[in-house]
Amino acid sequence: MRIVTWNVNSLNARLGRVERWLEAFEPDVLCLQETKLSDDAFPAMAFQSMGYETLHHGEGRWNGVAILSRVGIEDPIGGFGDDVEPDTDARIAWATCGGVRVASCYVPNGRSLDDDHYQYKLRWLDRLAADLDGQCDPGDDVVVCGDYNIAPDDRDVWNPTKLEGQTHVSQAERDRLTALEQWGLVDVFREHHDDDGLYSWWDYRGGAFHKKQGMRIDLLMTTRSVADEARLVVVDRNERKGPKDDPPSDHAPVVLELAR
DNA sequence: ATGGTCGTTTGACGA
Repeated sequence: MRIVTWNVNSLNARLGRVERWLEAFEPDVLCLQETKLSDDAFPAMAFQSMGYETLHHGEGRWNGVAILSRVGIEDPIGGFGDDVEPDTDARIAWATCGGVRVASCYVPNGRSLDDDHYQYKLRWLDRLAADLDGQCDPGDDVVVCGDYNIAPDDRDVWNPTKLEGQTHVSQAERDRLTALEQWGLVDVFREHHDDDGLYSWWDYRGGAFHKKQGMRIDLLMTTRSVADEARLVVVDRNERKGPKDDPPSDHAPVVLELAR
């Protein structure tokens, strides 16, 4: 079973690439972030014809998350599953796919540490932890994946010194990630790779990809039972390449293959 | 060299 997370930075702009990628890699579950579509505009038929059921939660111009599954979609939720007032942004969707409770998350960017958006990011992560605890047990098969906009440690950024005092690497954000780990989630990519320099996102500007200047901010956080079944966890960095007339997302897909 | 590019859009703004 293959479960994948990919921030596509507009599904309209990326649909051809996503379809070709699905053909080539045949994931069972594909979690998308930043579709930038309303639910009406989501191309459900295109994916259905390839054998995928879909769940999309979007608002239009910004954000938007989706789950594509060829192993079923049960108990779908667009947004948080708690009964608190709806989030202002479309940043999370839940579904059970082939017995695994899956969340596709687009964590707020934060912009800068003195920005209100950073406080929203921290609150959002607290709400994610509470929502997870409300729906799931650490003994369940759970994958909370997506664009976390957090680099878990200094191995996950190309220049830790340069990024000091910025969002994505601050202690408060990393503490939120630690809280998820204390609940029972595992950064499954890190269980399989110790090296630094293994990124999932590279800025479009300044040739960052070719200079190997990126961050690992797209994470598959799984419960122990799922992590123990992991055969392979890889970033498909080839997908970050491409010509100007068929441009890549600034994020690459992160693939988890389970022995089931 | 202190910017640099995309995608939303047609003027900035977000990442």
